[in-house]
Amino acid sequence: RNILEFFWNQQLVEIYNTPVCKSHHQLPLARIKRIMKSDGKVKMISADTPAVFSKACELFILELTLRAWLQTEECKRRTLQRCDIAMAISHDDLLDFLVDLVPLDHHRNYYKEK
Amino acid sequence: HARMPLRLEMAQEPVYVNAKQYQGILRRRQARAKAELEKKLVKARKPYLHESRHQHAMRRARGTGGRFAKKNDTDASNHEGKEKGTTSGPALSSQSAS
Amino acid sequence: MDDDQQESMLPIANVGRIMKQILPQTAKISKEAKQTMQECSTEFISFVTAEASDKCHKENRKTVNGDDICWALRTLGFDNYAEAIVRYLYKYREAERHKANSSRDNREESNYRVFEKGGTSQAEPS
DNA sequence: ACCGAGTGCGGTGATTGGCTCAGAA
DNA sequence: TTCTGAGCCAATCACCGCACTCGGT
Repeated sequence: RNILEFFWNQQLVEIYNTPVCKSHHQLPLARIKRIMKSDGKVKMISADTPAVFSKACELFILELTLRAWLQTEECKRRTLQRCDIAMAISHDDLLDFLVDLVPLDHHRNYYKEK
Repeated sequence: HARMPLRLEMAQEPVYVNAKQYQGILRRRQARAKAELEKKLVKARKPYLHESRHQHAMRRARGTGGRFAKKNDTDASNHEGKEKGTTSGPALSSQSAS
Repeated sequence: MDDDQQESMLPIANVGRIMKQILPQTAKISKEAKQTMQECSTEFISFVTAEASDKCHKENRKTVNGDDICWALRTLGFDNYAEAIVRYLYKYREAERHKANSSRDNREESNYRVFEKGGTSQAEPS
């Protein structure tokens, strides 16, 4: 919706205005590389790829969190929960690739760790 | 706009997904199945990740409210109990207001 | 054999910190939500990487690079990400060229360098 | 020439639990 | 209303980044 359009404009501007060297990486590049390597078909990874994924992942977390928060507000809550993320995933087909990982679980959640 | 019917793992009723991602979802599914098989990975979350860090947290000094306190050295020898608030936290009201 | 799933995911503290950045500062986040976002962001990397890797294999290339990631993002429908990342990539490569040039100059000149306080501030307006 | 995997070495921030009351229920 | 569970704090140490070598293109 328009809040998300504002989000993306904000991110574009921020990338544009951020001084070239002043990139604080929010995520460890070595861990990103390990995740990529855990796919056996991946052989070699260029040096810029983890940095690019660090930024992409950051954007992904920000956007999904924002979409989930909209669900949180809709339920008039102040705490973002797992079901908010599940709802956000089911409301946008860009997030269809997560259907296996986060089932909507409209049913009673019998799967809980302790 | 295009959507593809995807056989969901434990349901007989297919769910329709973004056609751009359909092949990728299938690829990832078999990749995860293979990884789970050869690594015997179970999807259980440990209560903590490292034993040493767990022990560290358990034996650390704590202020009021169960918070971690600064490593104020064990005041065994030095005289004068002159401190602002002893080992307790500085303020009593920590949890934010509404 | 004792490879744990959690150690091959992004650190949960980093994920939680990023999540807090777009929420109102009074907002709270459940532990389950942080764990779920940790799993989702890790899957995001694997998902996009698999698409990029597949393309590289078809083109008989061994190395996955930043452009492949951009292409994969577009192919999978993440056009907003691709646009942002292509800008980021441009800046990243430009910065690295400058870094390489300056280090080469330093070596060739073999003269004394002035140590300046703070970071490297050779920023140039775009 | 150039570029990435592998290795080793410091430096450092992610990991971590008990108490309290937001806030989920 | 009842009562669950998230934020809060900072010290250790697993791991991240970086420099280096080696082998491939």
